Amino acid sequence: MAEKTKLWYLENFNLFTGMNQESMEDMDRMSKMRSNKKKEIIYFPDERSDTIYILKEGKVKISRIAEDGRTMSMQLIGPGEIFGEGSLLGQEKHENIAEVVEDAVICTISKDTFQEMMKDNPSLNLSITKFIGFRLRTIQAHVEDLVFKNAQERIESFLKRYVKNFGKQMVDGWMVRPFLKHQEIADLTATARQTVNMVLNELSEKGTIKYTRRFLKVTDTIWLN
Amino acid sequence: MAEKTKLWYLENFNLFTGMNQESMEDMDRMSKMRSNKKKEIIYFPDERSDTIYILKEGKVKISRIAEDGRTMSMQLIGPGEIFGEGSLLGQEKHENIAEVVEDAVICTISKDTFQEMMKDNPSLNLSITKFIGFRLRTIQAHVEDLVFKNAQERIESFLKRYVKNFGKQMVDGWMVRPFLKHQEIADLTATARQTVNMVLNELSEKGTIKYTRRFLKVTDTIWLN
DNA sequence: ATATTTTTGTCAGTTTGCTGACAAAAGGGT
DNA sequence: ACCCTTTTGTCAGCAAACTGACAAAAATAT
Repeated sequence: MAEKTKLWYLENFNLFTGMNQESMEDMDRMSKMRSNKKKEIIYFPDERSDTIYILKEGKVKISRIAEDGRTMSMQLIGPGEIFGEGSLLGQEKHENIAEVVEDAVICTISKDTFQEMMKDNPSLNLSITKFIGFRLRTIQAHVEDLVFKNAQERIESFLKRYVKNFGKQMVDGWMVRPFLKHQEIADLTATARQTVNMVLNELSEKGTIKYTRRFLKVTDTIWLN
Repeated sequence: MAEKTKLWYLENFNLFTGMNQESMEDMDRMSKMRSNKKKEIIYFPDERSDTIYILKEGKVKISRIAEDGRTMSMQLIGPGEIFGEGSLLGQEKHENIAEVVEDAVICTISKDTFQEMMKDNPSLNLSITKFIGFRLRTIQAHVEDLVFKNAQERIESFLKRYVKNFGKQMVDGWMVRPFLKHQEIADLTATARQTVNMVLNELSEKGTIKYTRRFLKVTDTIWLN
């Protein structure tokens, strides 16, 4: 069991700001905490979609696999985000795979319970509505990138988002630990792994970034903005 | 003013099934009806997003334009669908262009009014929630097509959806009127107009479809399924 | 510690479909 | 009806980036 309690997470994530203490404790009582290791699958396509997942720590990728085995990832979920939100939106079965990219702590709560809490908590309802809007805008932006940007541009955009979303600002740039495998970046940007490798090396040779498998550091903050 | 009253549309579209008569009349009173000609713009990017649009007749495409003038369309909205739903989801400005593809009749209602109606009508709330879910799934499927299907496959998939969504089954196949310009199909499938033309001609030579600018007819219903 | 597996780095050939171009057909305006 | 504009049909050349391959480095398993 993680060191931090469920209640700690509920109280410290923005989605739940504004909920009264009693509702917070209700949700605490009705939810479960689980840990998953890298590579573990949270849900597969065609499984019943009746649970809301709140990611506390780690990262989860949401992907689809074609019949010939090719993979594409639509989202990289980070701490504080929910996933499996299709169940709130009338979807009875999952269409995607949710897979752990970095050891995760996840709070789960049944869809029905969550919907009751949304009904009883206008601020939660508003938070979730905005979150769904954010999700819709994110995937629309993904479509735009796929259509208008070439492979290099997509990879660079992804790297910028990755370090800003998951990293920290340091004296000499931005740092994020850990980094991702090249194939994972390729799946998230609809490119080939070799292209990812090429872009990383070019940026590295230009001094824009520094990277190993364990970290990505962006030293050129002008490139970042 | 269109022949059919606003109330007729409200009563005959699935999104509003289950609303009581009083609420239906409230919505009728608080909404406005407008007609737009082909090519007219309903909203531009960066405009305030404070209205819900209910398409009664015609078709509307939702698009983005890159800085170099390239266009891509994310959705083709048909009768009975709402658009501009971002305003319900916390989005204050539009990010897309909504443009009329086929002369349209549109019912507009302010976001705030619509949200009040949703609050007072659980069945409307549920309908809209499911509609948003449908919208999210539709755009996820679009991403999947962009990544996994080649240009020809995307065009063929689009044609199948187009005729099924907007056409009618006849004795000798399916018929939809009117058809679309090749550039419009190209924008909706992220392909070049010349490729659309090539695919249409191949299908036509094989006897799978018959088309002019005014209609698309699918004679090979095996291809359609 | 060693062996095996996975990931990264590099490269050349191939493929998809875009791009640019032009002519013919169709549609719209006067 | 005529003229102009837009759309469709066709084609060849070009380019982006994928694919397949192999070796080296790193991670994992025993």
